[in-house]
Amino acid sequence: MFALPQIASSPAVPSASRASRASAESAERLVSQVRREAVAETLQLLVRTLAPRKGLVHAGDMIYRAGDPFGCLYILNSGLVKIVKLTPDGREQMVGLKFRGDWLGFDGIARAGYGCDAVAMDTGEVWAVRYDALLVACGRHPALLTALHEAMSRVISRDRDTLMSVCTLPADARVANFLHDWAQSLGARGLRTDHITLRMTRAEIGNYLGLTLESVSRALSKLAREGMISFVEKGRREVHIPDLEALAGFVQRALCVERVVLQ
Amino acid sequence: MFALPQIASSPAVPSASRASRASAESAERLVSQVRREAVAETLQLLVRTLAPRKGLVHAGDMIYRAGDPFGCLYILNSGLVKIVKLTPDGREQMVGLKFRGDWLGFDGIARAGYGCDAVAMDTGEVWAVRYDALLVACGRHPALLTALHEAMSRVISRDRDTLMSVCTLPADARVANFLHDWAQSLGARGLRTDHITLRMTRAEIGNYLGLTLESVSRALSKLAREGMISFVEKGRREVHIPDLEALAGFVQRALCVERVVLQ
DNA sequence: CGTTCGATTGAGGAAGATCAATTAATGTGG
DNA sequence: CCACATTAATTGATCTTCCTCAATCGAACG
Repeated sequence: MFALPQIASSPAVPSASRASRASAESAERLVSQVRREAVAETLQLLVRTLAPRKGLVHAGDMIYRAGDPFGCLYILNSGLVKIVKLTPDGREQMVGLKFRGDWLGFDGIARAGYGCDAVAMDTGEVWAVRYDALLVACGRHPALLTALHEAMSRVISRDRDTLMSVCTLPADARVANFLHDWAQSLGARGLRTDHITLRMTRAEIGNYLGLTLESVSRALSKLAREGMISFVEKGRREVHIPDLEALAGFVQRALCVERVVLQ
Repeated sequence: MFALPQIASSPAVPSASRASRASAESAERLVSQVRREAVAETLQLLVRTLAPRKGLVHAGDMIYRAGDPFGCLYILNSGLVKIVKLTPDGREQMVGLKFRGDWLGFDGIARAGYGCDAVAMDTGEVWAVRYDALLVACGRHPALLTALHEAMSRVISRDRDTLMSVCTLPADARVANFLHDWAQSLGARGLRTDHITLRMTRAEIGNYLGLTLESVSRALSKLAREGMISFVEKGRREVHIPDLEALAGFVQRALCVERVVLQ
């Protein structure tokens, strides 16, 4: 028998709990430190236990399509993949961006078919794992089950962060936050966080963030003017970020000053 | 050895695939039919295999808080729960809404602590399951593991739908879509879809949808004027939906006419 | 019966979308 | 290799949507 301290307790006690919230933030930072090794370890674990089928993809290749019958989960060993949903009227909406170590296709488990398209944005290597085989292997290797659950959990956390960004941030900050998340994702994988190669057009970024391509362009120009980012010469898709913390500060400032939405 | 037909195929072939997309829509409808029994069955399965600790909650009770150490997953047997994230500056942002049969706390698995608050919005019964005990039980009962994975998968799908709604729909349609989703969730649980008791203020709805309370109020008034919904007398929190399909149509129309965002 | 909280509705203003023109980069055929 | 076509990005000028501010109304509560 175990205790359930939170359940059936008295109604919200905001004053007492505010202080403890700050720890959640620092814990979050810790997680991304831990993951730096975890990503590689999980990939190794997969190789050892499942010998996944490896496939090479190029920009524009579809890894799976919405409506395809579900059978496999995919793990990105390298490259960049966007997750795209088709609106009923045929328009596209990007709903996710995947990096090395990320899993793809979780949305197919419950519906027995994928809910989105997964499109490669760059040359990369994708590993395919049959879901039924994975479950069998999880029985033998508990660490594999842990890795699977953590991957799903991380998707859920990340999606919520994205939703919050879209709901609360003004255009400038939304773009800044997008760049910051991207850089942080690179950092969590042991890569440099001061340089991003955007493998997408302004229109695609805007689509992801719920903005027009002009708004994205203006936001990027403003961020460049303020020195938060700079473009490496010849081509505006290579972004240099001199100070990641400063970029995070830009996002925070927008939160405090702008958009109140509740109350 | 198995085939990977999608991988390393030629770049996107939009024209050929458009037709097959429609089937994804009808499949989606099928899923919600199936779930009508699935929700109850899964709950029974949990009772049989784990004897979860049951707790009663009232409106305002916290089931867990952001930052609390992760230990349990929670399953909602009845009632209504909102998932709330705290912004770094102390403001709240609602990022999810949970109904009977929904699981809570998945975001805690990867971070070892919950990332959000879960707050009851109504009297209800919440079952708590220790995550470690659940994993052990999953070893004995494969159906339990399936149920767990489907629950996580559904959260991922649903979150993406929410993101898409926020990114693509204008205020009116966003509110209409919110009501439609709610009614559909009720339908998937065998309840009537023509009546919703909103257990939240306009401010809370607006917070969830990225709108102000005034915009929500205006949208509801407009929907009522156009006959898409009506308020049952005395109190504007009981919404009657005469025709759910018509409401879906309202959302679709907004998609086609309005906001292009990409291209 | 007055107070409080939530909802509605209107008027003005600001953020961002739309439209349009220009510039920059990439690709193509001669 | 260069003129030309094509696509992406930038920037400016309007216009629309939705936010903000404010007043009013209704319902619930003590």
